[in-house]
Amino acid sequence: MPSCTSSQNRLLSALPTAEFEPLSAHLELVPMRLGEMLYEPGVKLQHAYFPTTAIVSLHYVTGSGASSETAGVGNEGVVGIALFMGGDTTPSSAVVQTAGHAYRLEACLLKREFNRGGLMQQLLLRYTQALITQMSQVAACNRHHSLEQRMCRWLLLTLDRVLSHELILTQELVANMLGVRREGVTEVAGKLQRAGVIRYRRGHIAVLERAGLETSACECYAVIKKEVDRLLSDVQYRQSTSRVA
Amino acid sequence: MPSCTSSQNRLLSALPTAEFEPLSAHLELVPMRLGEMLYEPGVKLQHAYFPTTAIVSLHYVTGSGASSETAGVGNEGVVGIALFMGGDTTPSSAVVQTAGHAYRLEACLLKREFNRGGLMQQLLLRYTQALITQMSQVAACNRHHSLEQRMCRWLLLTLDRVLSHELILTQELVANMLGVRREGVTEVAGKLQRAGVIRYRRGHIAVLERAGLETSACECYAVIKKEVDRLLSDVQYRQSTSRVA
DNA sequence: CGGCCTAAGTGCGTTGGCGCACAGACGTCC
DNA sequence: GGACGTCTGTGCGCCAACGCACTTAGGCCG
Repeated sequence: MPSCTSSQNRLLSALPTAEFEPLSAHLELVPMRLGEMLYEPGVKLQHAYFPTTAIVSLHYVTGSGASSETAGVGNEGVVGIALFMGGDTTPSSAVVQTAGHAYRLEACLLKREFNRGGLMQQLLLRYTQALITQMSQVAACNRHHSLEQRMCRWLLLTLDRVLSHELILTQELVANMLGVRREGVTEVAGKLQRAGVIRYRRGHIAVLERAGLETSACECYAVIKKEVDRLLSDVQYRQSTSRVA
Repeated sequence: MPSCTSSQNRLLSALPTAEFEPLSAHLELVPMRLGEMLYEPGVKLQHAYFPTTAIVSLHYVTGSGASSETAGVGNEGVVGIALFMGGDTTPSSAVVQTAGHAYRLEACLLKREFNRGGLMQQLLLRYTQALITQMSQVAACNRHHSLEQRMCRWLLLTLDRVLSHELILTQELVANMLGVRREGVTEVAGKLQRAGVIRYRRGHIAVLERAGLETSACECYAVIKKEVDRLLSDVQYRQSTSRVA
C-alpha cells in the first residue's frame, strides 16, 4: 500500500477514498531507472504505471532505427492506456526518460477497475484525451516548428513534470526525444545558455529563466498544457475534498 | 432511419440488432460537402459523424496559419471522440476532405449510448486506440520520412477509404493535408506519373499501380493499416453474424 | 593524481524543402 | 466557342537541418 508523499500521481489522488481503498492494496511503488523499457511494440502489457516522480516517454522507432517521442507521461497520467482501450498493446514503446518512481498496477486489475465505470473510468478517459491532444500537437509541431522552438517546448513540458528546475539528461537524450541530431541540440543549447536562459554541464540542464524558454517555444507547449489542465481540472478539485493518495 | 447500402460505417454495422435498433431512429444520413468544417477548435461538439462514403480530416492549424492533418477518418471510424472521452471539444478541427455521406448522431445520444457500456462502448474505445496509433505514427513520420514517402502513405490511406481507385482532390489540397508546399506535391506527383504509378488531371488522381505506391510509401502506412485491422477485426466478424446496418 | 570513458563543441559539404514569381493548360460556364 | 478562373509546371535563391569526422573537456574511478 502506498504511503503519502508530497509528490503523487494526479489520477490516483483524484479518487475518493471509497474508490481508492480497494485499489491501494494492489498498487506497488516501484523504482524506474533511466532507460528502462516499460513495454515494447506489439508485446502485451502486463502492468500499468502511474508515475509519481518518474517521467516516461512514449515513442516510435522506425525501421531504420530513427526514433522520436510522440508523447511524454509524468505524474499527471498513466502509462498503459492500451489496456483499458481494448488493444492490450501498441506499435510504440515506453521508456523511462527521467528516473523516479511509479505506482504499478496489474493489467487485469486496471481493466476491472475501468470496467466498473466509476470515477476512475472518467479520469482515465479524460487523461487519454489529453494524451491524444499531445500527440496530434506534436505531429503538427514536427512539421512546422524549428528545432529551437520544439526543444524549448519539450524542456518546458519536462520541467512541468519535475519538482526542481534542474533536469538530468544529456543532450544526446534530448536529441533522441526530439528525433534530431545531437549536434543540433548542442547548438540550440549553446544559444540558450549564452542568452542566460539555461545552464548545463555534462548531463544536467538547469533552467535559470523559465520565461526565456516560453518566449522561444512554439504555441504547442501552451496548447498541450492548457488542455491537460482543462481535462483534469475537476480532478484537482476533488483531490482536496478526498484523501491524498 | 438509415437504409442499407453497400458502403456503410464499420462501427455501426458491427452492432447487433438489439443495440442498433434503438439508435437507428436517431441516425440521420447527411451529405458532406468538400471543405465543410464539422467542428472548430474549442467549440463544443453538437454531433458525432459516422462517415460512410465521406472522408474527414482532423487537423491542426498553427497560429501562423500553417496546417497539417493529424489523422483521417473514413467509414472505419467516427468523428467526435471528444464527446465520449469527456472533453466535449478539442484544439483541432475537422474538415471534410472527400465529399460523401455520414450518419449524424446528436452529441447527448452518443454519450448516453457510450455510457450504457455495451458493445458500442468497446467499439468506440478500440477505434479511439486506432486513432491514437495513427496520430503518433504521423508524428514520427513527419519527423523522419521524405515528402514522397509521406505522400504515398497518405494516398494509400485515402484510397483505402474510398471505393474507386480515383481520388477527387487537387494537389493544393494534398499539400494542405501533408503540411507542405503545393509545388512539392506537384513535383512528387509528376515523378509518380512518369513512373506510371498514378495519372492525374486537374483535381483528379487515378491510381494505376497500387503496388508502386506501396513501395514508395514509408512503413507508416502498413503500421496504421495493420493496427486498424487488428483493433476492429472482431468487428468485422460480428458484422456477418448480425444485420448489415 | 592520472587515465579513460562519455558528453559536448566545431567545421564543412550536402540536401530536402521553402518562398516567391511566373508561365502554361485545362475545363467550365456563359 | 471564347473567356476567365483555377489548377499545374518550372525556375530560381535560400536556409534549416543532416551526416560525418574530429577535437575538447568533465568527471568518475582506480
